[in-house]
Amino acid sequence: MPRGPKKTKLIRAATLADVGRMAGVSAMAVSAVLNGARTSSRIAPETRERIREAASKLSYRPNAAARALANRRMQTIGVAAVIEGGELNHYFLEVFNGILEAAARHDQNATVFSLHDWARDPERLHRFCDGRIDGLILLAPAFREDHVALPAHTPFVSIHANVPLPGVLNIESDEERGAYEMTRRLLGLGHRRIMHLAGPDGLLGPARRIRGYERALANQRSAGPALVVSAGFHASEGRDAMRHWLRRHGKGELPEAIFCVNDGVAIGCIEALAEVGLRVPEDVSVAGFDDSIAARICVPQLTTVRQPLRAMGGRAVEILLTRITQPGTTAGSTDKSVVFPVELVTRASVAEPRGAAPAGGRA
Amino acid sequence: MPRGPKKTKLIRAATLADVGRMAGVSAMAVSAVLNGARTSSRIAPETRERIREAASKLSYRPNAAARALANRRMQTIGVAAVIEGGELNHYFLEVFNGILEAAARHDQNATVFSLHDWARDPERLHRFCDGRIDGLILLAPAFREDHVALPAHTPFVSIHANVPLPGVLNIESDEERGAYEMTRRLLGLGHRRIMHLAGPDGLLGPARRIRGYERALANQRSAGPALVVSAGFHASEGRDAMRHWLRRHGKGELPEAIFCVNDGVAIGCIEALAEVGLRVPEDVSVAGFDDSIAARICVPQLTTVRQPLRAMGGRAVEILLTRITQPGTTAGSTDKSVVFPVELVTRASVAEPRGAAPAGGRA
DNA sequence: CAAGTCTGATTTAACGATACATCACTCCCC
DNA sequence: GGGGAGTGATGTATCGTTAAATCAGACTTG
Repeated sequence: MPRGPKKTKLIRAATLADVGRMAGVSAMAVSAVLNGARTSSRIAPETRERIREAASKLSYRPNAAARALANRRMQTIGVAAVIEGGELNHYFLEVFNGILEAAARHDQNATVFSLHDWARDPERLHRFCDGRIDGLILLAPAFREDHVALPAHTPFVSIHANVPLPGVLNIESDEERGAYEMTRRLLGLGHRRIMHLAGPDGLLGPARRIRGYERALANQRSAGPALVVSAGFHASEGRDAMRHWLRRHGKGELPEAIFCVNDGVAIGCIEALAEVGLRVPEDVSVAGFDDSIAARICVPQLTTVRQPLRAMGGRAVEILLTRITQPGTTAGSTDKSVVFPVELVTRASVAEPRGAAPAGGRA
Repeated sequence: MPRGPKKTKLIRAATLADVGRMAGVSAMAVSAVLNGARTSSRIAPETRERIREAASKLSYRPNAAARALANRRMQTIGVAAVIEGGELNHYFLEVFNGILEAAARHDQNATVFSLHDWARDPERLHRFCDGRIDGLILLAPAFREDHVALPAHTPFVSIHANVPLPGVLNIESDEERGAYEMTRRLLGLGHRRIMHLAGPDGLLGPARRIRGYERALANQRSAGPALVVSAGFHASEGRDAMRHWLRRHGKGELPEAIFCVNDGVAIGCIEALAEVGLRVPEDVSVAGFDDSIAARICVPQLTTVRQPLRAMGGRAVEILLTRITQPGTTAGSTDKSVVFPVELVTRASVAEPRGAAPAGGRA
């Protein structure tokens, strides 16, 4: 009795030639049947069957390396990202999931390059790219180097690039509009003094969020002055920035609402407020950005801005693939960037200001 | 003036032969200098220099596919995982980070295979494995199929396998001990009636946690009877299970402490308790498992069990690599499993039962 | 001074798959 | 019954790299 997978030849995986020998045909015929879809050559149905049978009997598997060498295509796209263990992980996972889904649809693989210690060994990124992947997606939120010596022979797109990458198509969300809408929402509820806990300096994304915030304030007469406080991307930085501010200014000058650069910072901010007995949203409204998992777990749940991260990841793959298959033509898009819309998510951390009337005490 | 990277030959990346031609030597000499470390062949320092210069002038990059074909090594390990967008992502990211770090140390790449729709197309996993990766790490927490037709020609280890995979080395943490220690901790604080909100049925990990819990109760006379309630892995399942229990039994039979199968379930559990006006830890102590990000974000912060996830991921890579380089020998470990210790993390969600003195100096 | 030892490189032959050109053969039709 | 068509397969070259064997000189040594 044949017991399924035989151990007869565990020595070496079967090749096309092996299958061909067994089926009494040449390796090319096997290739045509098993892998080739678009070859000109036709194989008789009966032979096809014989070949398929032999292949399954030998449990033949195509060798990706050999195929890649012959095709000049690895069927693999690379994802370079800073994969943090902290609050930012939601971002990576959502985008990455989008990438994986799209990649699977096109029968591509995805391999990940961690930019953690990029600065320590920039050469590694090149070793990663060259001849190993067909294209690269740079997932850039925490990536701030401006002089990335990018692989010249590898098609390339970025998502949420935080520094200008000349000549690179960037996939981004409309962060400015998100910040604008969120600020307008806060204004609409009656808040006047609205603070912005901002991200790291010198990055494109945080700058856009500041711009949206400032534009919304400028558009409304009744709004208080812009009040931008630098924090960072992490909860601890949000907490520290808020603590520091509270120590310097005291509760007297407290804004009615705080719009934070992301959910992590918002959570840190709420923590700092709680330390001095201030409650959210009763005493202060706090809004985040990103709609991370944390936004639904923390108390109170965060009003925030959602970006279509999965869709963005998927789009990156699509664009990359058209660029790979149709090089030369600036395929997929002639633009320098693709912008996705964002969406306000309303939860408990934002409410009307205390008392129905304008709080009045201006600074 | 030569302007750095020339565009002269964007047509095709330079090969060994190209470099050799430029340096006036053969391709093999170039290979020996640029890539070979252990070849028997020696090259004169002066020639070395000339070759290196030519290589950099042509910005030569080795072609991974060709090298892989010649070496029968892809320098790539595969990671198969269910990558959830939800609370379990922390798990994946920590392990994956450990994998990436270790892989980078050994100059290996990591490519990810999503098991999301594994059942819909089992063949995909094979296509992913064969001839594309040197070894596979199955990251298995949410993976429950028992009849994985695993690639016969690919070295293989699993992490936290939740079903027995015959003949596969499994890397696991001492979940039973973690559950045991946590339950003992609760008992030590004076709790008697302790409930366990358990994970999905039929999985190894959750079963171990139940065993640890039951063993701790059995070892202590004063302990109440074991009370195991099935929940799942997700916050929503924890919430629903607890809601359901509360509706059926009411607050009268409420346990003094609830040990949950993971942090997500603990968070859901706290939510359900809050809905009926019960506070944690004042009315009930709640403990989680995993020390996810959520455990530090939720209110109150969770007392939980930490597993050395990064280290486990790293270890998986090390074992896999020794198996790859020394096949035949059951290298790295002859055992069926490698067990990592766990660690209790004390936070606010667990306190002494109501009635006991409020403990001036905390533990 | 012939034979052996280093040194420094080259040749040759895979690795496994694919593209393109070619070839043998049957059939059909005028 | 010989010249296309049309089928169904095979040969050959190639992709870029590496391992093992080989080779040309210069230099030592008995």
